[in-house]
Amino acid sequence: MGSDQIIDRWVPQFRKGLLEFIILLKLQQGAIYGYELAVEIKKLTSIEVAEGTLYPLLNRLKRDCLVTSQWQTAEVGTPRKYYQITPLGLETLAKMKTTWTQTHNSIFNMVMQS
Amino acid sequence: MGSDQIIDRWVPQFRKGLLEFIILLKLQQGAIYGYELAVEIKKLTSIEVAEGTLYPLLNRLKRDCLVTSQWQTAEVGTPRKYYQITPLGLETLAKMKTTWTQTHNSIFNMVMQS
DNA sequence: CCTTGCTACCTTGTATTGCTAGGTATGCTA
DNA sequence: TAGCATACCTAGCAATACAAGGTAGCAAGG
Repeated sequence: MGSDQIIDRWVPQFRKGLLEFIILLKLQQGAIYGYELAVEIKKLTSIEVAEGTLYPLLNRLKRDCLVTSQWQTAEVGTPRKYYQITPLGLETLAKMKTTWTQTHNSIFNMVMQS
Repeated sequence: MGSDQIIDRWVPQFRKGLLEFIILLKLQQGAIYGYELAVEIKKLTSIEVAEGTLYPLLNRLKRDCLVTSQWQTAEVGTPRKYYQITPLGLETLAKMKTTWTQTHNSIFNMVMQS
């Protein structure tokens, strides 16, 4: 097996957990609906989020009260469900930022030593 | 549920995949045995790797030919299984570094905007 | 001598979760 | 009116982190 196949299997694992972090970061900048979120994440991070990943994840965040959502209907177009970050979500996001920064620094040091 | 509990559940998810990366980074610096690897990872990154996580993961890396291993017995002490990184492992590690760097940059930009 | 604790390896079973593959529905455009 | 894009959702599969438990060697203290 070549390293490309190995990487293809590794990348989704690498993203696990990271996705929650990225979604909360994006939500911090304002309310957004699911489909647009996937497009934005792809644009910002080159990460393609499958819808089968995104919607269950958003529901998990909602279950844990990190986000809220409500339907928004317009005269034209299909209804959209907009998500907002909650105070608990902001608090959690702050801790994630700390964890992320610490882990990055550790790994960065290891990368530099090589 | 408080944000601390949420973080406690998030951190293991966040580490997924990252662990493989960290192990390969460490192996790049020289051969090492499992138990010492866990101690080193904790020292370097504050990540406590359970043995039930580490040994299956090392076997996965071996199955995929990213590392090799051999037993080393001494006159005293229990035998140790030393792991070395392979050329394929080094190749894979290089690609992981690229992915890591790109993802970090994207996230860093999002963190900065907030 | 024998219990405790540390080193050092391993396996089984459970819970979580990303993703594939499918479904529903609306509206625009050729 | 057919095709495509938008927009939401779910069921089931596969991968995997971890808790819990097991084996074994060795050192120190009672």
